[in-house]
Amino acid sequence: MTTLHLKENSEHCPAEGILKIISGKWKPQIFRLAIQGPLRFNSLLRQLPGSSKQSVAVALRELEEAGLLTKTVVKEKPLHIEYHLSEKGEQVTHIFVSLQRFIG
Amino acid sequence: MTTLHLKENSEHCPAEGILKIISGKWKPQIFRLAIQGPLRFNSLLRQLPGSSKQSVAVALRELEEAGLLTKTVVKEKPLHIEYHLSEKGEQVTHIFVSLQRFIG
DNA sequence: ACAATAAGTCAACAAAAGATGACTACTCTA
DNA sequence: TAGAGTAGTCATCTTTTGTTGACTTATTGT
Repeated sequence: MTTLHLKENSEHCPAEGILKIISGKWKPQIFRLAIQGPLRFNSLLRQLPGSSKQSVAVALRELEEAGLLTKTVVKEKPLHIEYHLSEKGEQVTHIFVSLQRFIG
Repeated sequence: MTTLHLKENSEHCPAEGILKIISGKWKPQIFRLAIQGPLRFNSLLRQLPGSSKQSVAVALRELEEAGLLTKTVVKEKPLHIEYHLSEKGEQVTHIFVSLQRFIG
């Protein structure tokens, strides 16, 4: 999969880049679950019936690269990885609430 | 059969619907141009190099069905059709500005 | 030692989204 | 009355996105 990068070129349409980052089959649900608490890969897969490792992995990677999720290795037992909403990521969820209020 | 045993996680995600409506290859640009004034089909095609009649037509139809654009027949010469941002549509553009300010 | 869990990657296939070019139907101008 | 402009539709092709199932590497529980 290609990595997402905001093109400086499309200065004339700022919404394009961010919309590309937050759209995708599973990303809205990932945000919703991330609000409730830290995400873990296999658990997330089980919470998204019909999804695939591939697309969940790609979604998590893209959201992390965009700075909306942070990935941390938790050195407890069992050793595992957690994805948390970053500050930016929380802003996005607030905007989702606005969208819902005005439009939905 | 489909009724029982729905997805564990179908606490329906409100952002999902609206995100589906506003995402697509040309929709962000269509919003940007709609802010500047009423849209017309052929003119829009010329303003979106690389786009196709098909996808522009589909985008306009979906945005209209979602109540973000209004379609009006202008009975002047030449007889033509105009797409305007609705109140909802304007709210969406404001949210794009927020996205850009917080995230971009 | 062995199986299970955690977090993935990869190649192949399928489904969805978008592009292309032909065609329709109506209006307007010369 | 012919040609250009308006706003599309439709079938077909290509590109992008997502799914499937096999495989990997390290950690943990019995």
